[in-house]
Amino acid sequence: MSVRTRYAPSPTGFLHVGGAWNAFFNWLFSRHHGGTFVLRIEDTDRSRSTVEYEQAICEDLRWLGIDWDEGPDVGGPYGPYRQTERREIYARYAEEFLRRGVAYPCYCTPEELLAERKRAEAEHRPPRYSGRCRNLDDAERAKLLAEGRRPALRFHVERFRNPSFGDTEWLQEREGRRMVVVQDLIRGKVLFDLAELDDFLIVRSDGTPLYNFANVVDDHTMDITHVLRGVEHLGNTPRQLLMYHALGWRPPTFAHLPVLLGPDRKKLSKRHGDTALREYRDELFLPEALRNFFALLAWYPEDGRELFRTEELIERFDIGELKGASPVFDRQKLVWMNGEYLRQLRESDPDRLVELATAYLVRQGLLKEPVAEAERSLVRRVIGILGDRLKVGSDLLLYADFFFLERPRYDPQAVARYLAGASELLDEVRAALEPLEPFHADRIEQVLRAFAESSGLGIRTVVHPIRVALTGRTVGPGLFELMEVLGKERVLRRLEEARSLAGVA
RNA sequence: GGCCCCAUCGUCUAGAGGCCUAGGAUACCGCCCUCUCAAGGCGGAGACGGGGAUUCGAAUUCCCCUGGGGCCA
Repeated sequence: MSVRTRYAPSPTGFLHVGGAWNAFFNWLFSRHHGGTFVLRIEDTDRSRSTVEYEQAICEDLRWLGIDWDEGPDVGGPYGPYRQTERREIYARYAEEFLRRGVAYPCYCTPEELLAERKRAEAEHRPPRYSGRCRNLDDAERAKLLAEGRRPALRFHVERFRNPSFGDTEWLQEREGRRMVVVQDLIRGKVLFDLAELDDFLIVRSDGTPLYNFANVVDDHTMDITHVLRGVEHLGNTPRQLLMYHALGWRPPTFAHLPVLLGPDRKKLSKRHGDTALREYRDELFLPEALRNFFALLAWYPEDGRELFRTEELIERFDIGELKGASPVFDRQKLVWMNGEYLRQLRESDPDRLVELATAYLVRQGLLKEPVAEAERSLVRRVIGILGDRLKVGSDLLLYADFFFLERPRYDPQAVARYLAGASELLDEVRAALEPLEPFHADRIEQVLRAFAESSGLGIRTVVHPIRVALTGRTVGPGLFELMEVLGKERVLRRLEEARSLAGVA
């Protein structure tokens, strides 16, 4: 049987890194096995789901390089792929559950159930459904219906307590207790005490399906063979397993992935700042870098090596090698890795890098649409002299904003430290540079070194004030290269204008 | 509170009884290179949560505790 995996996001927000990581492993797994990857939209929460978010999630997944063989937009033989469009399917299966006696109508109102739960809590009992509606006869049902009660549907867990269910792979006797056995690819056997499970709701009285039920029906009807999902769903699995077996369905193989943690070791969420995948895209992170980084979270393909092309990841990926421990998302390491990929990109596809950098600068307001060809070529040259300094978008701001500004943003500390009392020096440098033609880096260097020597100042003493005067900062690309790219006219003007700053101190 | 998962440097991890005076990467700190920063080179600091048990021998197996996380309420 060929492998079928799925990623089933709720379109209630942008795709976040945790979700993307999860989707990526599903995708990797299916690609490794030459299987099918399905995208299913779990939009039953109508109040929070929007089509805009659905589209955004699709867009972000595609950007990451994750493609799906079946899904709401591309279709497929198991559609529809949106839960809201699967109403009739759930209704049909609800009926089947009922007909086969594995579920029963429950007439209890939410108020009654809440009261019951409160009582249990007060008496320090675990809150569990009493089973009141389990064995109602037709007359009693008719009466409750006549009272105007609309029944919900409950799954009949109780029946599994019947000793006539012998030991099976999924239901075993341990120390006198009946245990539901979840066989997990990552965690091995995980046992849940059947006594802890009560008859849970599968359909609300208004007819809407609950998560566990919809999930099982979807995965079954879509022939999903492997469910790779967050470990937070592990507790749901025994209930789902019971549903599969009650109907005589073959359950999928489960693998419960660790959760992605923030620096505070709490589940990564909006609270942690940048968690939407698109924020990474907007900061000049490359999808290939993200993929590589994701793969190395909770998995390790080969000792020593850390940089892998996606094809290599697909080839090597083995779900059984996944660690069960939850990793912390370390942005610093991602930045490093992205730097490695940007460096490669500079060699392999400089045009793409220029495009990305230009778009970034536009977003930051340093360039305006439409971007002229001259500006684009300036970006190209800037990227050239930035070299390995470029690891994330913000490096463009830190090291190169002055190329795109009429006047540099002067860092007060840099000014105080290097420009104070330097107006004479700036004048002399300007005079020395004035006649220089052409204005090339190697010639500039010659002139400045000669000046430094003849004035007895030394190159360091000369370079720093000039750098601050031209860029506003103490850090940045090589000074001579930067001056060439900035151009003679702007260099001379900024040296002149910086005199005012030099005088003040 | 109940149930479940997890546990090696700050972080990602290697390690599946002797190869471990615990390896790599990243981050950090020095030095070198150098016009600054970055990159690069060299070096440094930095971990098996605790306690039992098994064994000639445990990071590696088992148990308990602790800690972290998640889910349910």
